[in-house]
Amino acid sequence: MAKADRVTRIPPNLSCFTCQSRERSEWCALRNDDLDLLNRSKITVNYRPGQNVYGQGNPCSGIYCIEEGTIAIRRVDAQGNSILIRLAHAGQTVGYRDFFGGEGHTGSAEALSPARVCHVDGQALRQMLSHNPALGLNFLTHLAEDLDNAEESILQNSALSVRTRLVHLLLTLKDRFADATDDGTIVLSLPLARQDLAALLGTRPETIARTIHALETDSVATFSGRTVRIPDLDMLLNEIEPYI
Amino acid sequence: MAKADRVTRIPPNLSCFTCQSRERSEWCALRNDDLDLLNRSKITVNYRPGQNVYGQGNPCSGIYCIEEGTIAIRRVDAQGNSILIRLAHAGQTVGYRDFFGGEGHTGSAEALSPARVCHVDGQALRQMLSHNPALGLNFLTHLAEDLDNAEESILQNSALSVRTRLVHLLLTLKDRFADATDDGTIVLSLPLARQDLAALLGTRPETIARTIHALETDSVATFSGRTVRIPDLDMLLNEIEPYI
DNA sequence: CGGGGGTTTGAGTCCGTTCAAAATACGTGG
DNA sequence: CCACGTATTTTGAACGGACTCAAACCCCCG
Repeated sequence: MAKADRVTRIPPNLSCFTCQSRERSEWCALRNDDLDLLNRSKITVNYRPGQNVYGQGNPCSGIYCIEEGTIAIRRVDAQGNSILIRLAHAGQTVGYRDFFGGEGHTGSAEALSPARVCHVDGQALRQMLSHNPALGLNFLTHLAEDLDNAEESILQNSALSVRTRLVHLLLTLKDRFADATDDGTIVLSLPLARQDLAALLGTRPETIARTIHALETDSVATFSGRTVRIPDLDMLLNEIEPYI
Repeated sequence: MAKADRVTRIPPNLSCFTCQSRERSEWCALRNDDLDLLNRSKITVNYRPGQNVYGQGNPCSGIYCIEEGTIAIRRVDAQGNSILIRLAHAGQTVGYRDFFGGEGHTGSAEALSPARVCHVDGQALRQMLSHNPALGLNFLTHLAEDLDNAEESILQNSALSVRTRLVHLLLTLKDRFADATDDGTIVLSLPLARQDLAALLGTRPETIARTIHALETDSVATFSGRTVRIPDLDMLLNEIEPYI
């Protein structure tokens, strides 16, 4: 069925040895044999926007390195409420939490932009972990950061308004999606639909629309499609000034 | 100053070798030399209810094993909003997330009941981790669970009412704090004040009081002080039936 | 040109918050 | 053991932010 036309398998010519992201990722702990094992036990796949890298509830067969693109990790509850847990970008790894949790994927991973993702086989990963403590420690560090972020979200969601949280989010997204700026204006080209912004803040699309409208009224930011224009960064910063 | 009367240091007669909790904790990966190192590099301290095991922002000098009692992990933001991230019980370890994150303690740990806690020195821990991959993997598993729980909380906080979340919480607490029950009634003796219940759900004490009142009106549960009586478990389960 | 999903807008409602005051529980010292 | 001062909890009233439901709108794509 559809697997063949849903994704594009890449011949294994892309080597972990020369991967630009490796030195900045968990895998920097690997040398020689382990690196070779990593290289042999990975499969690289191309995804188009909207395609799923894995689905919630699926068994977890390994972890995924993002070589290019942006991936959204979503989580759906029993009533169908969906939130966007986090965004992951080139050089980052996803699915490792589920791998270590050992209960299958607790969320789904969807490509938001065209993406190239390497799947690392769980068996091989286990082997590397078993005799390379530094690799495990690297994952521990990442997991600790993720947990920190998750707790920060819990705190923000219960204490801050949607408007404040949206401004926070824009500030975060700025670091990754800001385009070159000729005048002082900052321009963001986001891979996110309104629904995604809503899911990221744990609110509804209608509320996002209203909040965006309010920000535009106050000339804090203007939205057109997935492009956000921030004429004056200071105004944005003033929004959250009491909350730093 | 007060340190001496705030806590009670225990002579090192309590051995990790004979610790009841060890086999059910991360430390089950340790053998011989490592176990001996653990035993030598720990300090055991008694805490009274309300005392802090560590404070938010403090440098992280190691991790803490709870030998007895219940510990609350709290987190405060810039405006002073405080939430209770999680409860930790005998046999569990706290502070390891902060240890691996490497930026000091992201929250505070407070004894809710009389507690005995072993502090494991970070230097020794690093040593054990460096040559015992299984220990790191055990921490990874725990961290993965914590992250799963945190994300579950995010989802629940944005989708479920306070009443539903409180019922959820009671059901969770039941597993640990249910007393023996002569008739069908379930009795919980919680170490939690109303404020703690509120902080645990990310809401206000007033809202908790009102919600409790509503539950009592509907004969789902009765609260008196820190004791909760659940006359009919099915009624409690019916509350969350649509949300399983 | 006609779907169709996503987005926006409107109106109304509800849940939870805020602020304030009263009531209760708690610990301490006399 | 009781009285007192303090902290916590409860109750009330009013407000407000976000949600729901519904309709209109828009834009993209076929």
